Amino acid sequence: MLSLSEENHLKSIFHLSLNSDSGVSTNSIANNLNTKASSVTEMLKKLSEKSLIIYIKYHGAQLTELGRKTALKIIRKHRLWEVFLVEKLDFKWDEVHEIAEQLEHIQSEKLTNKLDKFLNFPTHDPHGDPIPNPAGFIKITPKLKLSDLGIGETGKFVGVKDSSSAFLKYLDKRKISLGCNIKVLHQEEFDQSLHIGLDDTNLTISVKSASNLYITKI
Amino acid sequence: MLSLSEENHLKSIFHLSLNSDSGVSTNSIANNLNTKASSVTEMLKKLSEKSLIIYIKYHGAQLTELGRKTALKIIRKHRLWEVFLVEKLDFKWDEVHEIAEQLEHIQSEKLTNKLDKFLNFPTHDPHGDPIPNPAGFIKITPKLKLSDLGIGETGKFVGVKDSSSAFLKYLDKRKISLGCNIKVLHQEEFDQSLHIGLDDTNLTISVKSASNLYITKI
DNA sequence: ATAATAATTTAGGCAAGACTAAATTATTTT
DNA sequence: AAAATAATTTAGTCTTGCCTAAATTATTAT
Repeated sequence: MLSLSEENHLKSIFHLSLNSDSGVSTNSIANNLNTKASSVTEMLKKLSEKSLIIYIKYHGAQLTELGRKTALKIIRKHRLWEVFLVEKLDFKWDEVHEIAEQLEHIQSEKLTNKLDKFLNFPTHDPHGDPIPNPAGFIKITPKLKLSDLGIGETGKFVGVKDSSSAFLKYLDKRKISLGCNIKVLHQEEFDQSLHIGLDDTNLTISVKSASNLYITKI
Repeated sequence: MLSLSEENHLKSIFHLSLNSDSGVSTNSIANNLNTKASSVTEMLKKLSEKSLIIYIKYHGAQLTELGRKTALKIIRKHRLWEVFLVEKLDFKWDEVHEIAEQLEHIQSEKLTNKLDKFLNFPTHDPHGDPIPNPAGFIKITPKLKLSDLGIGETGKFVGVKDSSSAFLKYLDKRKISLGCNIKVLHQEEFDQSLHIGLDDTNLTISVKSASNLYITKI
């Protein structure tokens, strides 16, 4: 059984390795977990001992197959709990992360699977992220951003890249919610901001926001 | 904020003090938490520093008002989660304790209160124990045991004293479930075992079992 | 290619929470 | 009431997970 800290390091390595093909650096993990590099180094040695990562001194860490499955099982719990909090307890999608960070460490496969069933086997969490299956399997689909669309194209909003509370609240305010269709109408020359069509209304969003919205082309 | 260990010690002191008016002994806590007396001593000092208990060397510990409220807030969470596990996730009443032991430490008042609402403000957990209110208030009612009833008297089964999995499964097997009415028909001379009437059926249970069943007279 | 800089690891400490063994205090027995 | 026993505390260690500062290795700039 893994400690809380071990689980958090694994998760962090998983998330960070999505954005880079090579090993995950010590500093990036430290930064991600709000600890110091020296603390991370020690943990990497430990996780390596347990065959959860491949760790090469001065060259960062990579998850082994076991480590990846382990991380995904934690992420599965996190995302299921998020669905529970939003769907059943009426939390807003910007409020659930911290609580799910605690709940993801609860140990009981039976609980996780019963929760899954109770929620009707959801495929995605409230932010559009896919939920791994009980074995820790997940289908990674390459993600398209709204900013990748050309003028005149339409996409369905399926997830957020940055799920900070601030950004989620911003989306709420603009009434941009998961599942809605967005058409790119026009792009401003001077700041690249996008005019988009959403249901009957039009609005303008910055490139920064547009590159935080995952969409699938329609 | 309290550590996991601090919370567990507080809870333990609360439970143990129900059976004794004076201070709770170091050994009994150690025994209850599966640790050693010396470890408990250190923790008692710490809890005392934090004004959660009154600790007098060699004379055990007693909860302060603050300590009592704090313990009851943890117990509130424990019992609410137990209700959730049984009512919503279809766990059996003998399976929920260990999982609730983990869930009771999740920190979020908002979560606890939303859970309470989702469950429709239950007053008792699956074992018949009362659920404290958000402020950590609980009405302690003196508990009558089935073994306290006289011949011919009838009681409603409202709770268990020993909620070990073994005892709960035993009750399941006998179809003795919370809320049912039990009439004391006869008591054997040689071993004090009780013949009881339950719905249409009669059965015999030991004094030991009878003294583990809480009832209210009808 | 070497010097400067950045990243990482090592060394040495610290706090929390647990333990064992020894010392101290309480309680019980005679 | 003293002796024996039991309960509790103290002293000293250990592990985990974190830290700072110094040393080492990698990377970047010149």
